[in-house]
Amino acid sequence: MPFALIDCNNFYASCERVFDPSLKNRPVVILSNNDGCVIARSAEAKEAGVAMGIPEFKIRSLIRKMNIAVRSSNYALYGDMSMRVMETIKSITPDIEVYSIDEAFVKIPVSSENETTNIGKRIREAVRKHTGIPVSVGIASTKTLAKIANETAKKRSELSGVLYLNHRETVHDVLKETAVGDVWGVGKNYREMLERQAITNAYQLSRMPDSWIRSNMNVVGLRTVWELRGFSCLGIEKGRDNKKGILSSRSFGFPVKSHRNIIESVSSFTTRAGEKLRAQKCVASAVTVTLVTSKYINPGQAYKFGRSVTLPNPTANTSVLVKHATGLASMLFEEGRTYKKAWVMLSGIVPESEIQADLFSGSSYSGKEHRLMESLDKVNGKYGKQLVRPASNGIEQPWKMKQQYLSKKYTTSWDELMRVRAI
DNA sequence: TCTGGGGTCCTAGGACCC
DNA sequence: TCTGGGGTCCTAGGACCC
Repeated sequence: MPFALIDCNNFYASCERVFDPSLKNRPVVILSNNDGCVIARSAEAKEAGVAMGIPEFKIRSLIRKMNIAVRSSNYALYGDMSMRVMETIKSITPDIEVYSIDEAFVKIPVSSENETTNIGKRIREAVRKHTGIPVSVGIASTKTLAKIANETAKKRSELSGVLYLNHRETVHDVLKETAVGDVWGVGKNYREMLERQAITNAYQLSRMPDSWIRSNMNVVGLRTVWELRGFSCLGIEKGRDNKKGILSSRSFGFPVKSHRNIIESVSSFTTRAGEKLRAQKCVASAVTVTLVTSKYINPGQAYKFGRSVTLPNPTANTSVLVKHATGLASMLFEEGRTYKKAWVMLSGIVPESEIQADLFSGSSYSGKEHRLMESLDKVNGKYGKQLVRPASNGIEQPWKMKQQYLSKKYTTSWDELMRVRAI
């Protein structure tokens, strides 16, 4: 049974276009949180020479010259559009793994070659019709090959967005045209290592002996190579298990030097992490706080300062988490440093139902705390994020990130629905 | 001046246990 | 004087993904 990978084309840019048709045929870029660097580009923006990941300040003149539209990232909008795309796919092929916000793997029930390609076409048309988002579909015998088929479908316009990579010779031809660094699972470091061995395309990689791959790229690399050869090693993963670590972090909107702002932001990120933790009905046993200064000012010098604490009792109580996190932040804080960012990470995550009561202190995450947190989440769910929050999070929160070019929450907020006028 | 925010898995090495 | 071997757990670090 072949795998298909459905991938939204330039997803964030496409989402912005659905609700703002003036962006059609115009180069569009989406900036990261804090409007720092480019994380998505329309096809026109790619052609105009905007590189992925480039800082916004480096392309200001290009933005003016090419009349590029700029948007801050609007995750409320993209998340909601993603859900609609996934629901549409599921209605055609229910055996689905939602791999990321803009990609899904599905299993295609066995049938003739023509029928398989047709399912791909049907998915593409349905998603376009229901959501306005263009997608490409790559189909092959393994997930890694389906990824490559998808890339090829995107590149070759004559395929109109769907490619079933089926026959052995075709697979080999496509692998020969695929740069080794474009293989799923080969990042920058492996690419450089492979190129030093004169392995430059996916076909060459697929012909390397197992033992060599095993010792140079470990078992993960070996799976990749087998998948390139057509042996499926990775299946559809449904409903991923709970997260093993929960991270909440943001860059600051301006360089932070004061102890107070550090404490406020760490307190606020911890609150957010606590919400995520409770959303998956878990408790955490450890908290790590990291304060980050600029790595560009003194290259080579330490710029991250982190510290962890193991909690006496695993908990999901925001107050307890905040107390420990801000304690760590105070220890890490040093007068005179200029901070750019802070992280709060919760780890040692276990389901609420598996907490062992502490025989001696009797102070594990109790029923009372649990009910308090539940009410808190309910109120915030109803009246807006963090309406009720620890005072230590601060009121004005001057360190908050910048989002200068934010579009509206067209699909998730009654106040920001699109207005349509008949003429 | 200005450089994202999440995650995953694997490996090596140390501590500790019997 | 001799100084094992097998196992687990934890952490740090490195690779990768979108």
